[in-house]
Amino acid sequence: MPNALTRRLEEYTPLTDADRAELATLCSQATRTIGARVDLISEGDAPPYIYVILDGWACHYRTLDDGRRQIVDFAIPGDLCDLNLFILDRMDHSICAVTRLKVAEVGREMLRRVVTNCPNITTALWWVELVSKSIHREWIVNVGQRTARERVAHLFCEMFIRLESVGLTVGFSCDFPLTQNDIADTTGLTAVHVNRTIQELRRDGLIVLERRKLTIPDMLALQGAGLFNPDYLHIRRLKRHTDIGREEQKARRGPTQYLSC
Amino acid sequence: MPNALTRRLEEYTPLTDADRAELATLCSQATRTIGARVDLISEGDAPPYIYVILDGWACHYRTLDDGRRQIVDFAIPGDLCDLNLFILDRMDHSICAVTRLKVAEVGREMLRRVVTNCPNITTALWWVELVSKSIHREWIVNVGQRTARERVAHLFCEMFIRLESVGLTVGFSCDFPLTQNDIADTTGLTAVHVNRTIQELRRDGLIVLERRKLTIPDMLALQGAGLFNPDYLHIRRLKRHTDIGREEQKARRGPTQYLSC
DNA sequence: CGTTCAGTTGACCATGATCAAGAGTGGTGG
DNA sequence: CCACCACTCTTGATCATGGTCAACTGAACG
Repeated sequence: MPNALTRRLEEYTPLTDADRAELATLCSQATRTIGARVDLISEGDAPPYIYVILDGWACHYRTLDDGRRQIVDFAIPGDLCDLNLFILDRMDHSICAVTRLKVAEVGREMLRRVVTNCPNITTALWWVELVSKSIHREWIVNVGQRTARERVAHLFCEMFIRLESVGLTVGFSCDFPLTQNDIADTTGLTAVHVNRTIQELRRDGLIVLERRKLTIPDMLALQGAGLFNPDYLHIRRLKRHTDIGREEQKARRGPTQYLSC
Repeated sequence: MPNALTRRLEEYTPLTDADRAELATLCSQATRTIGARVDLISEGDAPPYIYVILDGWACHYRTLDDGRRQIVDFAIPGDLCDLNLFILDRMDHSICAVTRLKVAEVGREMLRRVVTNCPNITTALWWVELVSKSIHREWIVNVGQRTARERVAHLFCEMFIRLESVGLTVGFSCDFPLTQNDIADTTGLTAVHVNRTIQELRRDGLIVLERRKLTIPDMLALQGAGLFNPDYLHIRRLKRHTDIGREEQKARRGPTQYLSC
């Protein structure tokens, strides 16, 4: 079974055996374990390594001076944080372990070697970077336009599909280690309101969430509730339920209407 | 006087005369003019070119099926939209001219030539890409955590400083072509509320905004009102007022406090 | 077992949304 | 050059989504 990074990159480009070997070394060279709720990198630090998430969840966040915290992305196995290494001087945000975390540390030289020798991998890294930017855009839409119910439903959809794309779901279920407080800081809501929203989604049979385990009995219905369209994730081979989902979704509510700007 | 792209990239890396010449060709090869409020590229299109903004403002936006629109970034002279060209198959958002727009179209081959021949430029392009991602993160914070007043003040700060960094400000003033509707779609507020918020900022002497012209009499005060910290823009040589601004700002409110996560 | 943290519930409140109508302003064509 | 039309801005009245505050429950872990 390939590691998560390989799996992730192959989502985009076919890799050669040499590429796969390179990635395997990359991920096994210098691994490290970080305790839950510990910062991996803090805002203002000079980024020392690129971290590849091997196991567990991390979150990227920024805080305002008065303590308000906004989570701006999650990193799950196969994700990188961050390619800033070569370019930007200081981290403009922090990265924190959500769960106990296993990461591979990739240094400057090693990354440079890969970039020089493996064009497939380089392209795939670009792809990961652009997809993560697209996810940022979607999150702006999420907090800017969607209602509380839509935001929370959307988050569940996104994380489920991202986990699925690296093989971390079982049927309709996956691990979901976020507290309601985390979800609040992600969606720009308060924990109290997140609690009420989740109960509503539960009541409507859209999700089952207990003991950090998420089950989505009807993916299509949840996508509808979250106005979720997986296109922005740029995943090549979407699993059946999501593909069919889009078509049915459109059929259900008639032709898509877009503003002409 | 150098074109905006050169000016922008030199913000990050020193360029050679050869680099500058290359950029000059790049921007003069195939230019095009687009009318105000016309889409440059629409969601779902295969990106045909990279556009370099030479004059005017554009906006990146996504719409929900029910018509809600969220602007996710602005592009001003010197900005690129988008490096997706080589990597992603389809546009996941649209780009629309805010004003009458002058752009340079850069095709696949030409970009490839530059990337192969001019390492300085390539690095600078990476930098632009990562900065724009950092701006996305800040926008998530903006709509997720800030109040209406803070959001609007923050937007004015950001755009002013971005314009300043490409030489498009005169003293404390700059062009500001956004309608209150645009600002609403940017900040996740309604146009009515944006109107009231702007009036409040005007009353407090923080901005002068009339006939699409913005003046910021006291940058420091406006930054305070928007909880604005320019670090995320990764601009090397910030103008005096903002540099001093940060120090004074900290002095004014005591030592910065960050959550430990 | 006790302590801590996540989740839950209720009462009340406020920021910002909605709806509606009117005043400027600018662009276009006759 | 003027008249009209469309769009942007403005204002007022009312409403609702989601925030705040506070107290309590339950599970996990040492």
